[in-house]
Amino acid sequence: MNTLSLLRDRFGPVLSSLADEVSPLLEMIRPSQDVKFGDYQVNCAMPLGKQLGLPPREVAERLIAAVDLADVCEKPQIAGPGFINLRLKDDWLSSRLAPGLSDARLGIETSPTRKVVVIDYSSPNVAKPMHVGHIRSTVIGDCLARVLRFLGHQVIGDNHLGDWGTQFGMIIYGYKHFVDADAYQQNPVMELSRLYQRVNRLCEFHAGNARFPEQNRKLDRLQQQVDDQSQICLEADAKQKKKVEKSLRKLQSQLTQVKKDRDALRSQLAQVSTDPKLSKLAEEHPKIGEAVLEETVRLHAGDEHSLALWNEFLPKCRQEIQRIYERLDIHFDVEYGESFYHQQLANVVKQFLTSGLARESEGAICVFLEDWDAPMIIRKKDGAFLYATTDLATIRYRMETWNPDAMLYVVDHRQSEHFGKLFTAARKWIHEDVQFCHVGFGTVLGRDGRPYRTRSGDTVGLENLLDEAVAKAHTVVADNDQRKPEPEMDEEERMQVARVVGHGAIKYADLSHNRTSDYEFDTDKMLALEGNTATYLQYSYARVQSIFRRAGMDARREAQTSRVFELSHPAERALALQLLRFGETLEEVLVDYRPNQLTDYLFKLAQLFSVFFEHCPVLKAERDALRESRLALSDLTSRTMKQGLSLLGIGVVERM
RNA sequence: GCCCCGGUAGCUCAGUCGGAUAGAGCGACGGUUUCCUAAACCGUAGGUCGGAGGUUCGAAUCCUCUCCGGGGUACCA
Repeated sequence: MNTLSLLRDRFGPVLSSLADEVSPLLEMIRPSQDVKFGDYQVNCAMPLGKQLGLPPREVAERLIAAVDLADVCEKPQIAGPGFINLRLKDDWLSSRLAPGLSDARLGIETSPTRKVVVIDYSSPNVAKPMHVGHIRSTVIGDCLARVLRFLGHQVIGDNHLGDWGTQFGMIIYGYKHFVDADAYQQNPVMELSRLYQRVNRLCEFHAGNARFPEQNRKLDRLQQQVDDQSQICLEADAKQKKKVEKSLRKLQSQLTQVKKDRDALRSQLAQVSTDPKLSKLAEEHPKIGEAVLEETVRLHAGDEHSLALWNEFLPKCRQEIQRIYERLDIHFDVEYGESFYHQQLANVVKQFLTSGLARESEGAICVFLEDWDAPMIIRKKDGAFLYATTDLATIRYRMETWNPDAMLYVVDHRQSEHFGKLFTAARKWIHEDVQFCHVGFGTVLGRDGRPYRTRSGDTVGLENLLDEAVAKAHTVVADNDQRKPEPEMDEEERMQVARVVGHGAIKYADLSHNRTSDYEFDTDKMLALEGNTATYLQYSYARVQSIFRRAGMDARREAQTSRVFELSHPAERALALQLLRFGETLEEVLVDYRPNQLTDYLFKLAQLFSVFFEHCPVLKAERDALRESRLALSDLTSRTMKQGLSLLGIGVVERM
């Protein structure tokens, strides 16, 4: 049991004799924010005092008198209005830490309640190369899967691939009209990707062209409104003026926005129209948008030729994506894409209709739900199904196959409305006791605060980014090694280190932000390889390994049989306490599915280790017992670091 | 129009269902290396937590109003 739970257990009976609702009070026992307030603090005397009509400090006195903590803590201190500060006894800390030394799991127990959890993550569109936008879902989902598994839960990681949508209509259309047979022969995936991009571009060009006049009209209309309001503003009296000014401001901001949109559209259109080759193609394929949809419909209807092409393309596309997963050490238990469910969709709609959950409206089959104005559409008026339909079928399949306790969807937070509707509709439909959770996350932004793109407006390929990270890491690794009196690594090892460091940097940058906020993707900062980065953590690991290289493996084995830690130096004690909190932290990660709890923990651990490393010589400790204790702390630190990083999906190296 | 999310140090971000003097990294400035990896460590400067009210022992956190930014909003995913 972790320390926090243990403390809560001790306070539980005492509190239940004083109040009816103990669990919110127990929540108020937490790690102290500042060492001067002890290791843990109990904050419930204040609200309890209010409840009982007693001075909080008196309540605190009573709590201390009643609770049995003699074996765990020094004498509790009451501070301020009624805070109870707890400081763990050194020998208790030591006795809690020791079992981790001889345990591969570092003494972390598995959860008493074993849950079955489906995690839906990554889920890219297989027709396009993966880009930076895919990284968050992939990395966050992978981390959650690892943490859940480590704590003993059964996880089904499902990559819900987009392998059946319009994108395949585009590829098929592209293949029929634009394929370069030689290029396809040589590198099919690259050629398919080119085809996708070309068709997509032409579709967007025609759609944009159709929209352009309306954009201009909208702009004129707004301009007119602004002019009118300005006029009114001039004539208005003081009272009216404020109101008019406000609406004028609003109109003006709308105007700039629309202007920006229009200009963006114009330059996008110009890219095609000024390119003789592309503009000729655009001319030759005026109805490409509709044609692509027709290709998609043909595929979905089971047209033999379309299916044959799809069957030819799909493995190639998946192989391409697989390469990136291998590189990032990402693995799934199943990869049932959208295509896996397509035969079940008609039945899903039928069930919704017969059960009265859905009805026809404006030609579409809709599920109307109380909390939303717009319905969830499960079949379009042209008869096609939507991702809502697939998602419903997926939920049913997962319930029937694994009967999970929870289903997590690691998906962009912009889709929160979709999931709100989906979960509500699914609950009405399947009546099963399952927890649905949309684990949303923010957008990856560029340095300009806009979604991360290249200068020409394209999304940035993930693979290039990884290459860049590894290349930069390699430079740093080589420079550093070169600077040593005697360089240690050959080229192969440098390359290996660069891969671990480079990939780690990218994953860590993502995981260390609170997942709900947008974050700025800055390769320079991420690859600065200092400060709060994966590199700093990997470095602290390598430093410990260096101690053991010098001390010899026997020293490590010996240290792992230690029973007593000496924690007289503040740096030793702080490190010991942090080591003991690993288990708490992992539980904490799962409360709101927030990997940054774990990165924060590891960063703090690395910082505390650095301080320890500075102030507490290990190999040259003045006494044998102290040396052994410090070796034991070092061993725990390195294995906690390695385990923690591994739960983030990040590797370590023995030296760097 | 309606709904959701955000605004914290020069920059990028943490901040636990309200808790003590609001933290970290980067950047700036100053210091530390005959000593286990200086990819490190120590110190200094830097804040009306967007604004105004309210709730209470106590608010960055909860409520109301408001300003600014982003996103979503009937047949794309």
